[in-house]
Amino acid sequence: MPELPEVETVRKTLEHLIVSKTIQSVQLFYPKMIQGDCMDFQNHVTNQTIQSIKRVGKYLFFHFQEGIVVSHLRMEGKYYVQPASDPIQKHVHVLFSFQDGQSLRYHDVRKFGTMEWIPLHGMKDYVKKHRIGLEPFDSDFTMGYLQAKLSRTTKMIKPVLLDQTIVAGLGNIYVDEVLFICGLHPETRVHQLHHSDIEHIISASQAVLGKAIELGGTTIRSYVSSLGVSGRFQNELLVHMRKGEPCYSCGTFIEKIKVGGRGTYVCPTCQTKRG
DNA sequence: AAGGGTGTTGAAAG
DNA sequence: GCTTTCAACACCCT
Repeated sequence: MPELPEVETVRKTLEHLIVSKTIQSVQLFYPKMIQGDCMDFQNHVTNQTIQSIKRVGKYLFFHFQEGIVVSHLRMEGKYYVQPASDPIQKHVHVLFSFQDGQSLRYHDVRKFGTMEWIPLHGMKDYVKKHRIGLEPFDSDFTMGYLQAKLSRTTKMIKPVLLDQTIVAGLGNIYVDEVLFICGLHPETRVHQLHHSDIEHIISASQAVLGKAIELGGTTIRSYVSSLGVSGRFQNELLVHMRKGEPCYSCGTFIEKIKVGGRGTYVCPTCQTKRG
């Protein structure tokens, strides 16, 4: 599920469901996903009460009295809130049992997700250590910022926009959407971009992510969730997942190509390379 | 029915 | 440094 709008949807949903709950116990069924010492993680989290849930890019931060749990969903991580007495489903790797009889379960088929306990005021250091860049909504995400990041590289625009150290929050779906809106071919080299292209990328990123958050994100692989995190943005997709269908703008069939190793949807007529 | 693809990230290789 | 490739893992599709 996990680009910025999906993670934000999870954050908002969990905020309503579990803030102010106290963790009675933690069970780890796949210890490898915990960064650092597992026993330390369990000891730190046990008896802590959730104060708030924040998000930076695609990372979730669960704030407790004495520290923070950072969670990344990677490809397929999901959270469920349900009675602690429910049977433990396949692919549940972490189970937090609350004092009130409910539980928070982390479910991840591919086991790529991670969790880590960090100190109470460690969010800034964490962002710095992982070199997480600015989100499109950040007031510092400006023409100057992006131009500076792009000026010293000749990479293709798609891999650049996927680079979380440059733009935090865009992933494979939304980058395809942004580049379609901007009429830019994903293989365009960034040094070929005009000033107006960069401005367009900024506004399109904000528009696409904003709309996706409004609609609760995009659900491509269908799944049922007790969190209700299945979104509705998949109905708004302009190019992504539309291989062989006519472009909404010109009618040309949408193609699927590979860019930087990632499956990429593109309208060969509307999205042109510069130079 | 085996092999390629999958919404991510970071480590390794060049 | 920088850019590109690949591995971590399970499942689905062709």
